[in-house]
Amino acid sequence: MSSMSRNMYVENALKMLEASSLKLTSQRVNLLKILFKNGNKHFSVEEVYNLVDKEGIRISLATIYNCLNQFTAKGILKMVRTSSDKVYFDTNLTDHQHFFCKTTGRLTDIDSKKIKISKLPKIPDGKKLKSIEVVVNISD
Amino acid sequence: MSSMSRNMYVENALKMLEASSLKLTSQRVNLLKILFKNGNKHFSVEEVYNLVDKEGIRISLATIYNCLNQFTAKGILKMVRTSSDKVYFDTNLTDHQHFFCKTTGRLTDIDSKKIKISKLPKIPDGKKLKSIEVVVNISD
DNA sequence: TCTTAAATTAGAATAATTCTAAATTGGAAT
DNA sequence: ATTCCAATTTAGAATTATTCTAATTTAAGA
Repeated sequence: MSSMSRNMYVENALKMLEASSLKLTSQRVNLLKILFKNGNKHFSVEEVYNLVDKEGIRISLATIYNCLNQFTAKGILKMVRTSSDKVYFDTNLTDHQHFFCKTTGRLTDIDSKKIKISKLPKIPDGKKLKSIEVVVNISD
Repeated sequence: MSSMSRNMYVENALKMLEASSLKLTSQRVNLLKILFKNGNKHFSVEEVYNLVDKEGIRISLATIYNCLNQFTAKGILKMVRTSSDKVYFDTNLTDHQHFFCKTTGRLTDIDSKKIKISKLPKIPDGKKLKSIEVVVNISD
């Protein structure tokens, strides 16, 4: 038994990176290890930058932006917008929605089984449905 | 009969301004007249700034930001966030949701009768529900 | 090992928004 | 009507989040 335990979240994310057309750079691999280490989490770019720094790794802010955007484009991350002015990145790739606490600025997952939209309007002519985003705003 | 027809949207907005603790400045009155002239509409700050200019009225960008934010705080306007990086202001104060077209960047109302959330998760302990925002993302 | 397109980087640039501090003004009190 | 003052407006600076630029480095295929 190795001293390094396997982490399925990280392994799966790395597998998706390999399957993508993106090169396997140290920056990308390190980012995915940090982001997926503890499973489903939400991060602002600033938080990612600080976490990377805390690990003693140096990745430029431009690269962090580039990578997070590329990961999102490749489906390795999800982007979440709330009434906050910051964008959040979400490692939970399953279908789900969010609580957003206006007091703390914290984002929490809502499992898709816990919320149901039973009626949807007709999509306007010539348009197609891309996604439905629900944010349940809460406060203290 | 006066040459100036009455506009209920504008009149109602002005009534709300009067009922608020905000002073009745020419900037605020002119803004409400322009915003509510055609009923339910969505505006980015930039669009408001240009509309004001087109009317031959001079209001600084700082004041436009101030007023739109104050109107929102007083419930005279709603603020809408989408996957766009811009904030939109909405003159439709009734309970409703939005289509957001990723291709055109245009926001469209969804009447609350046309969408229904039949199941909601339990609000986390100690928190209270503020609002539920649904954005139905579409594209061409 | 060579090659080269892709990636990374520092720092500049941009975009949206807020702040600052000085001048102006609405409206209450006289 | 006049005075007064906190609220408002303003220009421009500052801030914040993000993207761009152009030079350097690197992954990975030939």
